[in-house]
Amino acid sequence: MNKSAATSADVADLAGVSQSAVSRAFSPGASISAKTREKVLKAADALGYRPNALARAMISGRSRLVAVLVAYLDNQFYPLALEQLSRALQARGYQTLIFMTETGNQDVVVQKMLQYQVEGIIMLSAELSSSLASECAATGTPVLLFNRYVPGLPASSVTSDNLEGGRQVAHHLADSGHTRIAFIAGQENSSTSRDREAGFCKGLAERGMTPVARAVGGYTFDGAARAARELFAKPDRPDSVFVANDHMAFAVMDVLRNELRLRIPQDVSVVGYDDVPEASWGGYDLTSVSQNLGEMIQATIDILMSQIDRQHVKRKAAIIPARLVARGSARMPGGST
Amino acid sequence: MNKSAATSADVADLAGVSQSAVSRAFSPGASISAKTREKVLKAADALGYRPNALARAMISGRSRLVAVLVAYLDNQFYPLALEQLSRALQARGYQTLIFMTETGNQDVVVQKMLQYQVEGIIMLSAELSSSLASECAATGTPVLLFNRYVPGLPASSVTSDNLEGGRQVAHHLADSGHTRIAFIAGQENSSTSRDREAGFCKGLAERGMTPVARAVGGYTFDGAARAARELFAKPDRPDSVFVANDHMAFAVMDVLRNELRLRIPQDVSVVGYDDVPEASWGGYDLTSVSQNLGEMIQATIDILMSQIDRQHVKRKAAIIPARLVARGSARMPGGST
DNA sequence: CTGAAAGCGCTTACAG
DNA sequence: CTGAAAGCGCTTACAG
Repeated sequence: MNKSAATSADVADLAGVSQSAVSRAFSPGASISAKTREKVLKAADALGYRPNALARAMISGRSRLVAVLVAYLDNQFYPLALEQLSRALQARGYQTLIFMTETGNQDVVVQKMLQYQVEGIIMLSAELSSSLASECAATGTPVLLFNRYVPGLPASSVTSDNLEGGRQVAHHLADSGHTRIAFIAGQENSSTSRDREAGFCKGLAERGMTPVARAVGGYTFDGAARAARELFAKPDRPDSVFVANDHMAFAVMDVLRNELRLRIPQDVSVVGYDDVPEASWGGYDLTSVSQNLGEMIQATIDILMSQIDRQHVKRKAAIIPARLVARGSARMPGGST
Repeated sequence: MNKSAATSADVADLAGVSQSAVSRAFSPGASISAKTREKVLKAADALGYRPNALARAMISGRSRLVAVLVAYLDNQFYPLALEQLSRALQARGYQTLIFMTETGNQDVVVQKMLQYQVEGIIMLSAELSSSLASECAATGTPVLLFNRYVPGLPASSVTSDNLEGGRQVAHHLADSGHTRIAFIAGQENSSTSRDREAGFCKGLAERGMTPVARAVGGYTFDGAARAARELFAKPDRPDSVFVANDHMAFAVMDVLRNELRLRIPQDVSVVGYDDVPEASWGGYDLTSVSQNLGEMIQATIDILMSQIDRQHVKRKAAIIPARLVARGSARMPGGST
């Protein structure tokens, strides 16, 4: 669509060399003399030549494109992941093709990805059906689930240690004298919610306790608000709650403070998960579990690149350590607050 | 990189037609009989054929790719814009190639975009130098500045009516009995900050007032916190402040409430701009100016598509109405709060 | 090191 | 409506 962008043939003409020579001048490591390269570069500069990445992709069979499939970006964890993912990919010479999905059109979207010959697919806050996973596998395109895990699928995954994170939350709350501890789940079918809950229950069991109540927030702001009302608008309310992610925890805190007039943490302690930037803002000061985004990104890139380079063909699952960050929204062990 | 993906020639062989016929079967509107199309589709299905979008882009000269250049995603306004932009583009048959920039490497990044033959470029939270703008113009690639405006450049732009938005804030504060009104700027060289301030000063002037103080936050959380300390940690402090965007306003509120122990809005009124989701959260309940993201996206797509289709070659600047959303962080006109 | 040639997988005039 | 052929702009064996 360029008005008439210069091609390698144009450059070759001006430089008085073959078209192959021009190509070599732009391929690091190609066998070309310094003299020839210089001539080419000068001519290219004069013409404003830019190699056509699409043509290169076609002939070399390597698009240098990675697709990121995103369902939503309103939970701040995902934009930050996308930003860092994209930067890391760029640094490795790959470009990021972003696809937004909504329940229903996933199939169409994955077809588009494959049509663009992407070399890998990263699923961010998005589901992956098993049929799509095997379709990608059939084309040899590696798929990686970020912050999600699905046992049976031919897809790699990177998650934080949700089991251990949930366990730490349980200990934090139990050791601070809470006796009526509740849980608010995210999406019931997501591995993060299930694992965080499982670890949480395990941790409580280690203190001889069990959750006194449970509700489902579905990882949405409104869903979490409803769950909070369900759990706290009755006489024998919990004295603390672990919410499966920060995004929901903010909604829960809003309901507790502004609708139910409960004080945090004096009346109710709240703990979230993700440690998104807002968690440390003064308006919430939310105790949370930090996912170590940097390491998750690093693991993602490492796994994907090795799969693209065919060093690992098998799927791989990385689990990154998580750690609790204690703030003011939950009473502390040993403390009087 | 596919193990050996079926090509149109493979499908042609199986279907017993020419390769051109296969191509036609996948081009809406191409002249092909229903019978032939059916044969082709059946064969394609059997082979798991998927047209190669890169090859199509090469030969047709239309990549169906739009680049979005992003500087940062920590101000929630931008991820939401990116999400909606990407969905709108997808709906129009375009894919989004995302590029992260940081001051310095912008040149490299734009070169990459052009190499991928993108049909248009959208700048999100990113600067555009005039040399890059004219380079894009030279290739005939339309550039659109989202939420930014640079007079001299050969680039379209979509912004909210920042002048009018700032003016409304001035009236809101002046009419609520505030007498010492301050302003915290974003980046001094950004049109959004300048226009919001200009409108703000105009609105105050219409009430016979001028700002009593001014500081610069640079659109960052920490910068805004510093600006707040600068403005409010002295005896004769302002009784209200307009902060050039919500992201900074949250930091300002944190400093006012948690460091300086001032009550909002009783001691100080705070107003932001953007009306990001967090503004309506209970922890801040921030009075803000809503940018009408939906209309901004719509205008962006309309302008870009018409430029891509060569209906408009000239740059175009859309200004979308903005409106103040009054919440609890600022005392209201006529009210006792 | 260098050039001529083949070919990546398509679309699209051009004839029929 | 249909097919043979040209060509998009590159990379990469293959000879020299």
